[in-house]
Amino acid sequence: MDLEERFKLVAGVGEEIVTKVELRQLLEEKKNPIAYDGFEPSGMAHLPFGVYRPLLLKDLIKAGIKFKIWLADWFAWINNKMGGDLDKIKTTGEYFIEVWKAAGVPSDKVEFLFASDAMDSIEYWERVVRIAKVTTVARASRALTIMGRREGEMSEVAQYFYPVMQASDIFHLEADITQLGMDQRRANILAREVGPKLGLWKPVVISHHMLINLEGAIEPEGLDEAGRDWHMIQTKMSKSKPSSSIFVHDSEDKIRSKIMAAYCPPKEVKGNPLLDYAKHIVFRSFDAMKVERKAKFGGDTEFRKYKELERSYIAGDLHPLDLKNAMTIHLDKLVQPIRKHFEKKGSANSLYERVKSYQVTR
RNA sequence: CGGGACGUAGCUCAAUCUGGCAGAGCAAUGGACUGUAGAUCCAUCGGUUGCCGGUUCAAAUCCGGCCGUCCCGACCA
Repeated sequence: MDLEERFKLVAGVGEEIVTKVELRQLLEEKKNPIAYDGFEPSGMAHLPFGVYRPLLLKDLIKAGIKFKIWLADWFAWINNKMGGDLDKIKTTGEYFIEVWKAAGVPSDKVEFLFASDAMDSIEYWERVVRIAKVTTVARASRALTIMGRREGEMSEVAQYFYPVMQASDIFHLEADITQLGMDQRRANILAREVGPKLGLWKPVVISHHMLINLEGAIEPEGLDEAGRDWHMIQTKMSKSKPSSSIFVHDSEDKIRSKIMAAYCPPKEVKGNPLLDYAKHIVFRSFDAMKVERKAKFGGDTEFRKYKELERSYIAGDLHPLDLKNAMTIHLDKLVQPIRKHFEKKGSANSLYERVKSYQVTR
């Protein structure tokens, strides 16, 4: 595969890339650069995690990227997920790995690592202190949005460790690329700032799109950058809001009823969750999207590209209800293999039942 | 260590001073209107008032204890 093709694949997963020039250079220099994404093990797997993340991963692997999955159990602990119970968090981490395997992530091409296994490393903590020493409190505070919490929820000193530790992870994992969601960009940018100060490298930051929740995302006018960031975090599909998220364990009926209740104004693209999933999930997975509808509503049709679908929707040729019906079928098709994997009696099922029994805390 | 404020519905809060049916907004649910949703009307649901004890005919309210949360403690303002 030539450089241009690899660049296209890798750049294609990013909504924002800092910077494209550096990315091209990196791909030129290294055949198998290391990229990573980190997850706080908490809650049940939803579309962004179980379906979207693996789709992006497929392209990265194709381009020769060596990918590391960082199961950030200590971070979930700091962030008071799962009631701050590290044992529950670790079990949830095991469940996460199982979800990915069920989603078809090749376990020989991806490395799964638990943060807790690195926490007895003196080098790790030395780097944390060194990063902390070149980071002001104000700078760290600005990065705290990565934890997805409101100001009033940020009162523990441990929470200030979080961004500094996350920056340290990047160097611990020897990541050339940080490939996390847009909500995590501030920690990654922090790593770019401190890297050179510590005689380390500047990772290329490739941030992927955040899928919006079923309630939609109407952005208020006149937000500044911080306001837009916060709005994006507020309106992303979140595991802690079950009614506005689709999970990989949801039955087809459940998916249908959730989609039926979803925000979907006619002819409107902005903040429309169904077009969002169509663009980022369906057209990444299928060559075309079929829409079945009665003859009086125009009869069956098919879209080969997202842009075609969008044009038709804006023009009012595609009715929201027909879009919803088609999306139900397509999303169910993607969720089904994962759902079935966990329904079969066995170790995956008992792991799932165990995590399900845990009380979900945001 | 010392001082202060607070704890009421899923969330934000009112009622506490002066004891007398525990309430509002938002959220949720259901209907009307829509070939979806939203918006808008209409309706419904929602509570061990942090816990234990005391006073009283009567306690969210007063008293005691416990648990929990938050703020303050050089100077300036």
